[in-house]
Amino acid sequence: MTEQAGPPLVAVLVVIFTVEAGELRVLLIRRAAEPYRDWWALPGGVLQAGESLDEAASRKLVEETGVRDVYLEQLYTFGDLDGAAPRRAIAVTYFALVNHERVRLRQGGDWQPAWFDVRRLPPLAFENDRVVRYAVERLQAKLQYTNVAYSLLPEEFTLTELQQAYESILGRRLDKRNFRKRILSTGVVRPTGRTRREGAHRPAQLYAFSSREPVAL
Amino acid sequence: MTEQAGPPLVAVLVVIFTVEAGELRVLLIRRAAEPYRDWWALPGGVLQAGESLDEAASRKLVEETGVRDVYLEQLYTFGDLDGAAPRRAIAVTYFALVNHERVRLRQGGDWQPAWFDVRRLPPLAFENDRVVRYAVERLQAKLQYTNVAYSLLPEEFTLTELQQAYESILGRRLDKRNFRKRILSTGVVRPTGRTRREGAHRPAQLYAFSSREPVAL
DNA sequence: TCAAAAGTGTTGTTTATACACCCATGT
DNA sequence: ACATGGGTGTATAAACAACACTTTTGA
Repeated sequence: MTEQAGPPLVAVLVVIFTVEAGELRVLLIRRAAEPYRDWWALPGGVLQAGESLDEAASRKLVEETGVRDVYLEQLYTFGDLDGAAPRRAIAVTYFALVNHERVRLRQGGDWQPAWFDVRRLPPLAFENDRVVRYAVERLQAKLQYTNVAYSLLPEEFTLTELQQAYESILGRRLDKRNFRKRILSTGVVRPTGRTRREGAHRPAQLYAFSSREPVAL
Repeated sequence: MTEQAGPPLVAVLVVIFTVEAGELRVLLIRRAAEPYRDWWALPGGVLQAGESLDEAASRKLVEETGVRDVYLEQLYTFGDLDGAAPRRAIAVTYFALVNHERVRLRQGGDWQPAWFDVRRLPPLAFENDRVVRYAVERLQAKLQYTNVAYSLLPEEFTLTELQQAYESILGRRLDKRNFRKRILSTGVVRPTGRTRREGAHRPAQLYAFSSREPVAL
């Protein structure tokens, strides 16, 4: 609790989002060490020598999920998340968007990662809930004027799947006709020509993102 | 030039903007120490013990300009601005908006602060030009959907002055009628009832910002 | 009376919203 | 034949962009 001398540590935290079963989910790990032992927290760690901030965030992402080349963006730098920490730390936070089908959660070790619905988070260590809330706001905003959703979906998908991803993130239902009109008019997706049959109904057209790099509209 | 061990330093840099004579200007200081001795750079310094990031940014702002209680927002954290630095540093950057009439630039000392047109910057130390460019983009975006301009103008001002501030920041001319319609419809400013006579033409109505706190529209 | 900046409306275009039915398929 | 999700169009309102003249004043 007492303030300690020495330069502050630089920690990197990553809010890893995915969409599954109509929920926007975030990856948390269970802390094995004090303080906040056994509490849930965002994956992260201390910046290592010779490593850029982006590299540190990318490394944490790969360690926890095995995925790389996904959307990853710096979120904010918090200087005051360390209420109960033994030493002053600066937290440079990032958020990432991953397709849950590509994720292989790290097994074993002291920490057990798991997905949580962002609307039903457990109590989090180090005020990490502030970071998650801010990340959700930023993601909701970015969804409106960028193609970031490419990082949540597989190569091919139906427009209904895309709409469900948007609805999960925004936390509200969207009108099907307006959604399709808007998405198609921006040209962020293109039809692949293939279709998918599943169940007793008309097959769905499949689409792909025109670009799998971040693009602002 | 060689990488040195030890935890990275945390530096705080502040991009201080003002609008004057139709130009968007940024405050730079001339470095007195190596590396980049005699080059221009953004005001900043190392985070001090017991100081939050926001406090450090606010302190730098007061040191250089004497102003407080202005718009100040965290911009981005750069981990790679230290090409020629003797020791690894993380730069947490902020931007601030000040009314130049309230500024009293710090005199004497080793560094001499001065205002520069953001479109005609001298070569800057530590790739600080990247920080300025990013700050300009962010400011241009914020101008569209917030009232941040309150921090650039005096208590009372004419709509023409407000429009000129917008034009200086955006780098393009705006239509007078559309500008006034838009600004007045948002309710961010209110007429004070007073007018200002200056020169051989019709006096201008004076306005004030409804709120001098940041507000999103 | 002239020069200078203040002030003011209309029209067309684009963008966003609300809303309901037919289509193709599997069982 | 029926249940299921896929797919489509139109009408209204709101936001934005283009554009020119009159007003009030000081000299």
